[in-house]
Amino acid sequence: MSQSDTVQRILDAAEVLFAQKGFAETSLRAITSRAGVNLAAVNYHFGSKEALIQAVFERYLTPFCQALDAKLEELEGEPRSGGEVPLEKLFTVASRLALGSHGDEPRRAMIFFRLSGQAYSQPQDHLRAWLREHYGPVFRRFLALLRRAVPDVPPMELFWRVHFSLGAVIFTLSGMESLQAISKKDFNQSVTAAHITQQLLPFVVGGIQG
Amino acid sequence: MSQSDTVQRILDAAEVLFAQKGFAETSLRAITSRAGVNLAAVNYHFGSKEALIQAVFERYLTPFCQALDAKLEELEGEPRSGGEVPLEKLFTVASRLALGSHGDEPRRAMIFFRLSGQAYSQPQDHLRAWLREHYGPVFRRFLALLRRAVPDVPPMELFWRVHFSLGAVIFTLSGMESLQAISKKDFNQSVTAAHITQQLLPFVVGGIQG
DNA sequence: TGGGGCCTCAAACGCTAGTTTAAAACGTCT
DNA sequence: AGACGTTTTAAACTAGCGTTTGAGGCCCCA
Repeated sequence: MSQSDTVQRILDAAEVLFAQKGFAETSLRAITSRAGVNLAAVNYHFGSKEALIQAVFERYLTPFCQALDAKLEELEGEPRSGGEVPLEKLFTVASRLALGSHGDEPRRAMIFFRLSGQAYSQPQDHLRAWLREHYGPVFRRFLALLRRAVPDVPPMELFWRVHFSLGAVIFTLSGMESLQAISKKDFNQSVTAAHITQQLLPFVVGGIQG
Repeated sequence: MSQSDTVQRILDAAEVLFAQKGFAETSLRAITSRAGVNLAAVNYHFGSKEALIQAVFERYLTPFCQALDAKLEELEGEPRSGGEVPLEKLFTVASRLALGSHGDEPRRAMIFFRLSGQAYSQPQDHLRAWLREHYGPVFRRFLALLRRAVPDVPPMELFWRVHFSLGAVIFTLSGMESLQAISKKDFNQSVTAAHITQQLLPFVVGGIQG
């Protein structure tokens, strides 16, 4: 086992288990057992369970936010006939990066959306505060572009609509397993993350424009 | 203390604490302590913590769903020029019942939305399954009326859009405390549940119609 | 070869959780 | 008043949690 392969194995196991069962309901013993490492390894390498949770988010979010930031900068730089970056473009860019920026299958994206949903429904906001602190700037940059894309929507209303959209996205994707079952039963059609995004996009765009 | 006043006191305390801190993070000791009853009372009256959680939902949902069902039946019965019950009407009815059917302040509604958010983000679906089993019929009745209100939206797309809307509602209202703080800071304007609903309605109606 | 960092390991610690127990208190009948 | 079913009580129990410990293994460099 190479130097701190252990760290990656723990992160892999934690990612899946947290998504499956939640933070509080997933024990370090379950994680280390799945990872095939010793129980004490978590506290040795990460310091605490809380720090492990943050590390899981960090491993996913940092590349994504860097990619998004770069892409937004690129969009801002482009000279554009007709003024600002259109609304659809902003969301397609973000969703494409979220689904495919990691090379591997979008299964990881689904896992991560489940994690996000749990991060946001988690009552104590240590995690939310940490996320805001670390990844707030990219979010604000995105929001600024959004504001310029729909200048006729009052800021206050835009603020709310963005949160409604966020809710629709996270809630839906974090509950995808149950929804898959229902959808299969009612419409005899299985569902992929890409498929949902396709349905989601017009809903969000329409909702934001009002 | 009259016969099983205890039960109500436990339910009151559990409702608030579950909403504040989540199911897993709220101990029976915290609940019974707040309720001013003995620890063993929960297991005596409800059998288990899981059963207590269900009882909390039951106390809120049963009156609400009965009221909604009655109201929907009334709407179905009304002769109506121009065909079906309009979309806005359906949502205003539902939201008014959710916010005000309990006589007391809409604070309880907010509490309950937080609970719903946690029920849906909870990974194991014991609770979701139980909710579906007990309150599925009303939901399906609502959905049927919805389908007739927007006959031009394909059922598959409507299915997804309803879930998107549900996500927007639950996610937003369950995270209201944090959102209140942000909103107050950015717009110097405090927020009520009624206010959010007012913003939510056009978003949902627009999103569903596409 | 032997010492020193980095890592792993089994075991234990302290704590809190949900649940159970058995005795005590209560209220309601005859 | 006394007996009986219901409810409350304090205390204990079992189980699992996150974390800590100290001994041991590993590898690289002197």
